[in-house]
Amino acid sequence: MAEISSDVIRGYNDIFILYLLLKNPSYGYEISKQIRTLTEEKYIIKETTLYSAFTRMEKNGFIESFVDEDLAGGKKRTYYRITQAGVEHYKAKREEWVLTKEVIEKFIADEGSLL
Amino acid sequence: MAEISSDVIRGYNDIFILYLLLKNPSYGYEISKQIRTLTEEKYIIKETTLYSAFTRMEKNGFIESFVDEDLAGGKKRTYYRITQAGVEHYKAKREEWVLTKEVIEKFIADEGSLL
DNA sequence: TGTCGTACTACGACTGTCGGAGTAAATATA
DNA sequence: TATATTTACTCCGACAGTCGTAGTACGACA
Repeated sequence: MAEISSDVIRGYNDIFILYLLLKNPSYGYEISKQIRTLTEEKYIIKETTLYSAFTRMEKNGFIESFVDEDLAGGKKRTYYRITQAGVEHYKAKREEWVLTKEVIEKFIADEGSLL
Repeated sequence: MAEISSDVIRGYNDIFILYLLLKNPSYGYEISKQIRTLTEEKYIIKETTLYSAFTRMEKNGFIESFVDEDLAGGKKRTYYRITQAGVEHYKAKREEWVLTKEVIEKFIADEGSLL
């Protein structure tokens, strides 16, 4: 069965994360689970990819973090919320997607021409 | 206006090239022009990207090269043709595209939810 | 004479992703 | 009670596709 390669998905992890943050602030583990369930296990983001995307996007001003220090056992959890710049970035990426899809589909042959 | 970033297109250059080679053997400069015109200038592949894709795909057995030595001025031109493995690779990538598109579109919000 | 188009090659840098390892507490299972 | 799994991360180095820059060389056109 076809699998989604990281080259293909590269550049979309950002919009996956931003899309989920549009609804609620959230944190790594939850985002990861949401991506998995929303795609029906078709795409499972790697932990390292996810957390490095957080760092990168925070540096770029697309998201902001805040820490919940009051978890059971004195544990912490780092939440992220989307910024206005993040919303704009998401919108731009969404437009880019429309264009990209158009371009790619010009190179998708139908079954007949493959025989 | 939206531009297509290399991260987004990454992983598709192979299928652009293979798609064109499905019809005829061809060479770098021509492939480049065909991509440009077919996408109405929306995507212009960089020379270095194109030629390194050739090398990579030949190494992977997806394409084969042959040289035309009889050009005017004693010049040469390297042509590429797709192999059976290349056709299979193309088919697999095409299936992957269907899946990828499905996945990505789950993260594309409609305008309303962005206000 | 000089620029543009054709047709490449070489080299090094960049960046997102990934594999592997490590940490540590809470909860579920045996 | 002992062990495995889940939760929630961090750090490090490697990989690979893309890209910027530069260089080569011939022909056609102005």
